[in-house]
Amino acid sequence: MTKQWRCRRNLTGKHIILLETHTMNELNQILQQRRAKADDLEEMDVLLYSNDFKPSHAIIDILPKSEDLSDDGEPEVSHTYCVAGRIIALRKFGKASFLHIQDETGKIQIYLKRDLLGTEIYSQFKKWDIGDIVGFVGKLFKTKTGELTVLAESIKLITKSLRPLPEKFHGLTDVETRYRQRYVDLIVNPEVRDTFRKRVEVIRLIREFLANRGYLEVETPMMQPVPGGATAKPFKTHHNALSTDLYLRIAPELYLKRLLVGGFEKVFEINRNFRNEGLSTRHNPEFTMLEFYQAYATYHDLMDLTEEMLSWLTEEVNGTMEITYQGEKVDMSPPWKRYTMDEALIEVGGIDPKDLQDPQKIMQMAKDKGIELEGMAGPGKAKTELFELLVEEKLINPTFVTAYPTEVSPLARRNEGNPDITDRFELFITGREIANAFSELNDPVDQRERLEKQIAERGEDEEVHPVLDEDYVRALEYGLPSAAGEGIGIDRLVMLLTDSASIRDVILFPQLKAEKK
RNA sequence: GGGCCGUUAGCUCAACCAGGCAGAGCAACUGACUCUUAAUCAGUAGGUUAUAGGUUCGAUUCCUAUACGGCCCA
Repeated sequence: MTKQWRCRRNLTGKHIILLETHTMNELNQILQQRRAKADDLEEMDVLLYSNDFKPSHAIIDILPKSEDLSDDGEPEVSHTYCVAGRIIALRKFGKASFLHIQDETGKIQIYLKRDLLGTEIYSQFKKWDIGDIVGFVGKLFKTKTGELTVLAESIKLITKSLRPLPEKFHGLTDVETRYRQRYVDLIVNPEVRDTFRKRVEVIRLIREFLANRGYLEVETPMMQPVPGGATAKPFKTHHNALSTDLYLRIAPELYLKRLLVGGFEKVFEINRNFRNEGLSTRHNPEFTMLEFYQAYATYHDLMDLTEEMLSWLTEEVNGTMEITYQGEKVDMSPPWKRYTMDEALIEVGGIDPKDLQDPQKIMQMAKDKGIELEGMAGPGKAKTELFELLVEEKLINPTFVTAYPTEVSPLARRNEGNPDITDRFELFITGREIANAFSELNDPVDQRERLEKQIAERGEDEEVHPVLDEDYVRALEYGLPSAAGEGIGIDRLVMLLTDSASIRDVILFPQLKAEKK
């Protein structure tokens, strides 16, 4: 015991030397005061970081006991509770104090009286600060204002905090600090905790929904020798032992379809994709994607499935299908509007149906709208650009758009009645693309040609030269069953369901530039 | 990548337009206070005004560059 004590004193001594030598100028007055209080507590034989306090109840489980209590201010003597949490508010009087502690489930008030605890313990308590993690044993009572409160019979310091928490009234609003020090954000902003709980719930419910329909959750490589399944710049890395370059995946698509070749008929994966591109309120370099594939299904089947899944999910998570996103009302209840791209251009974009029949007119309209079309771009590309410009942002309620031009859909199956369009849909909500799906191309000859064309079209200036995924074509040669597949960006879906303006509000630790010194 | 805006005490913000001692609330410290809850009362301390230059007798303020962040656009 004595030995251990001496050891701790030495550690403390060491800390003070460090503090005095090279961190002194970084440490402001507040940090020094906190350190001094910690030292005072050690002088009183109080462990700063104890490890033997076991809460008997989560705070949320105590709160309902309020109903059983009388209003006479007398404690309920039949039960003793052990609660632990972080001090988030502290009101000290001379010989008594109120404080609020917060655990993962809620917050509760604690009342301390010197008469009850004794002078020695109460003087230890006086060295506590907002931010400390502490435990109490005591009975429940109601204050004269009717608030359920723990009357502390014994107290325990669990973790001493050496840094001050942000101000209680305004909280922490500086977005940079909120993202860089998410732990502080989570401590002081309850709505942030709610957002991330909701995110967890969304992912859990999607798993449940798909598993209930016989989908198998799989994991495919994040590190791929040939990055495919999308057009995006990949991150490059190197495997030393294999002496080969690898790429962080931009999409799992080609591996999931290999699994359909292998005989799994319904598969899905929820995992990270990585794209080496710019950052914005809608783009984080790593983001979470749901992709699912189903043999013998068409894109029509997936429209039905998507409508059912997302409307159900909205109801489960928000308790209603009528939600608000950034001040705009969105009705998620089915059935959802379904347009072909041409119909959307006519009905929403206000384009003359006759003009859509004429490829020259389409190209001209695009140019008139200021759309720059690069060398090989044809009417399909022009039409898609017109759609993005004139229609997309107007699709507030969930809307499926089908019949995408083949020119912009290299992995989708051609429509049997019209080779210029594909059996594909995208889902738009609040003007944003939420899902992208199609009946899969499974003709290996056609696939090879389209991939080769795609590679040829991509410039020499690309940092990563696109390579044809020969193994994927080989897999198709064994035979991919007719199938449909879909991708849903989880981050953007969570943004919608939590009314978050930025993708950084739904990613716990978003990518930021290095912190300035 | 481009345009606009921002960066002041631990936190939330003033002062800047029109250059002249950098302030407040909360948090902190000292004291009082045994049912408070944005506790109260009295007092105290806390700043390389993001960084580096420039203009000026004098710069938080005006100018330039840089860093980081936000919004919009690509």
